Amino acid sequence: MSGKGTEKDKMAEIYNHSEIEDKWTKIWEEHPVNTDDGKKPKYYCLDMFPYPSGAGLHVGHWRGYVISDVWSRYKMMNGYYIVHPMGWDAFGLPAENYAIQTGQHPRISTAENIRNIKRQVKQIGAIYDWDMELDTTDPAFYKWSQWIFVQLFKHGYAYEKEMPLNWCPHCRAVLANEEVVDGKCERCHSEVTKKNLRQWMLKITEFADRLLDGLDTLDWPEKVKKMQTDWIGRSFGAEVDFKIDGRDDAITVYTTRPDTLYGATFMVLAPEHALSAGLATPETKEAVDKYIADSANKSNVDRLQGKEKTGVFTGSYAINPLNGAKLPIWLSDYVLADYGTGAIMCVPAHDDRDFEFAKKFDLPIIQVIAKDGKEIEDMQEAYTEANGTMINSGDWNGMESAELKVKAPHYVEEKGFGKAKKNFKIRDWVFSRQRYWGEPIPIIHCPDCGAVTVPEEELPVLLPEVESYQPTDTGESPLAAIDSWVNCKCPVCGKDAKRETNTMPQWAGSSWYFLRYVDVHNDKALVSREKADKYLPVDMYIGGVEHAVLHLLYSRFWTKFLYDIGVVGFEEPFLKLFNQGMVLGPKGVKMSKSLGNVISPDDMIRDYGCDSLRLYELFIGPPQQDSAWDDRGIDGVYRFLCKFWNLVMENKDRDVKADTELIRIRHKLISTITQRLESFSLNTVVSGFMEFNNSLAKLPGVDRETLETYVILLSPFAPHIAEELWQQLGHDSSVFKAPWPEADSEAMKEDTIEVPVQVNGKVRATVSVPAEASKEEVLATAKEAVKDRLTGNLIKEIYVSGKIVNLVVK
RNA sequence: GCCGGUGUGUCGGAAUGGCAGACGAGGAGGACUCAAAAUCCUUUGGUGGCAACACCGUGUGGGUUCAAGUCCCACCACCGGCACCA
Repeated sequence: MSGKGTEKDKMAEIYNHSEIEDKWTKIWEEHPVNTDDGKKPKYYCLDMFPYPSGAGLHVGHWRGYVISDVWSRYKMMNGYYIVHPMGWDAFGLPAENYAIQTGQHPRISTAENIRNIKRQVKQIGAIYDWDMELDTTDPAFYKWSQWIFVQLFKHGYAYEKEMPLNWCPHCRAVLANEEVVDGKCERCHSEVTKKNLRQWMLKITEFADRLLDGLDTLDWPEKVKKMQTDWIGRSFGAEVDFKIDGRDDAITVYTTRPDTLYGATFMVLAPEHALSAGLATPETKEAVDKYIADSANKSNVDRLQGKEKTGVFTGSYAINPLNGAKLPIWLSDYVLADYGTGAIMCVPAHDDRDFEFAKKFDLPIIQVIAKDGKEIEDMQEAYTEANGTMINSGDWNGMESAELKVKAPHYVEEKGFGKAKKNFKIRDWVFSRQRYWGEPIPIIHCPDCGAVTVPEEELPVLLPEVESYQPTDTGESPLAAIDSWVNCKCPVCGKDAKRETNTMPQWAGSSWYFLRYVDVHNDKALVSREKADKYLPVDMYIGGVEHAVLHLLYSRFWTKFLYDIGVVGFEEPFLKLFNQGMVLGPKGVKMSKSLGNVISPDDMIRDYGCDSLRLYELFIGPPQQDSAWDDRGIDGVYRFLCKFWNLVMENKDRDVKADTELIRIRHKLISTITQRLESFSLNTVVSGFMEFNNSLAKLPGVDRETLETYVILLSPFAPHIAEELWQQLGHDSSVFKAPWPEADSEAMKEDTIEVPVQVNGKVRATVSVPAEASKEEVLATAKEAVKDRLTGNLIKEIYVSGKIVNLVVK
């Protein structure tokens, strides 16, 4: 019974994470630590905003948010005001599909999901500024998504086009090229088919050069830059006209290798090419028509790689403009209709695909670049490098291929049978979706005026209530069924007109949301130029690599457009990008609901607390690398926090004097943590803290300044415990108002150093020498320590200052 | 096929060309406990040895170097991206 009191007292002293975290969550809500005094420089640290799904967050989502919060707090303690917002990317298919399943309006389920996810996000303990919160489905937000569309339309960057589109029969939706993976729907993995539909397109291709060249200015992972570069796919070459034999018209081909023009031995057109059917002769007509029809029915998958090449001879010939050679014209589906001109000249000696086709159909092969200075006998594969001297090439003979490759387009242009040309792989952005849960496209179709934009003062065009969200088999949006909404007057001529019923793709809101955060309540502009100039662009953007191409490319495109029309004063929205790795399930497999291996942060927080989870998210592995969750791993960081707590509590009221050793440890801690933080090696920051904790715990006592330094350094990582201990150390103001400590390199210097001594590369002894000892002194001590082993001739003595001695004996 | 990335104990991982395996997890042994949990201490790459110690060891094979996980060459495996773009 007498033990009860002492036990209770003991309880009050041990680390009680939930009490501490609740306490500081409340205090920080009333007194935010990140404030804008108008004088501090800004630092914009952005998280990729989440889609508020019903499943909520798992520990993988947390990782990026923890990294960005640590970085934000560190910057904050270095004197910046941090723009650190959070919002919800809430339009899109999953909410709509969920609505269809449950009969619940997506607005209801979305609001519910946002509520839950916001609760979870708040548990991270991040310094998010909730006054900036936004939701892409809020009319006050999507008004400006629509406004941007109107501007794009007015500048000629939005247009309608009837085109065969990727159609997912299961989702009953048109998919962007970006949403088709291996010929299958990215979302439901059904086989994607083609369907002819009228679509809204955005001319991202007009920005292709700028999107490519802008990458050079960005501090992004090389991998992501490469992916965007490949996606944009710029190439330089020439368009060359080949007259059709016996006719007046010509076939224009695109080639990046006009240097090999003399090596062309046949031509291939895509089956869809406008001239294809007309090139057939009476003898070949049947075969040609059949080939064209078969190709039209083939799915994308069948036309892809791996399959043996097919083709049909049209019976017609083209004339090589350089030497008058007659080249048979073939059709084959290995030539893509929508790239270049849909027709190619074939140089089998110097192109793998042409070589394969020539071998299969027994077509001639003419080598025009000498490999290793000679003509290849019995060629087994194409020589594709532009490296060698030209042969069999008329007056080009003797020229260097590499040089000619650059000059040939201009040569062709001078001769008048073609022109220099650059091409891109990137296509215009299919911007309409035939679904309900998206921003209505602010266009009115008038029988007389055509497509006209909704006047800006009438924005937003509100998404109307609808009986059924079901997508239709015809590919029409569910909005088309609401007559009262569809029928309207033309804003130009006043006649009866109809609203556009397509909605925007999910990418719309995320393409510009980062601009809105800094002026989220503005109802006059999407962002005031003043605030844009003050707080934008984003200095650090943190999120998964899965958005390497689409989201990041679309955002850059819209930012460049908004720059052109003067809304913002910069062309690139995200100066630095960091891709955090995924958190995988316990066995290294991706977390998924169906596998039942999803780890919920809610459970972790209950058992270990926010600070432990934050530390473990960092400790789990290098931040840019995928890491497998280990349930027991979090015990380690939790134990560390308990020891840290005990260390500070046990020493805080003792009057310990710091000796040089303690001062050295303190400055080493500052130096190590700061360096590792700056280089984003966050996992080793945590292990660094553990190491220092272990060495401090071995000392008889720890002085106050070291304790305070320690608490400050740990605060960006484990904010709650740090703030509590800061208060326990007697401070009235927040630890986050404390400046980031600076390491003193003088104080870090050791008096004596341990130097390992190697003989022939193997460590045989370790000697203690004064830090200031000369090379000669160290070597003398070293030789003495290993004298038994220095039996032969000492042929080399190496001393790397402060590091190692190596004595080479023969 | 092309382009990236990765490869280190039982596991996650650490290491400006300078003592490989920090730190954590797990294991083993011990202390405390009637017992368990928690906590604390010791130990923990492999092989041989009672031991001091010796040898081997960072995917494989070569090379450069006094010294290589780290640099160079050739390969292998796994993961990711692109995929007939002329």
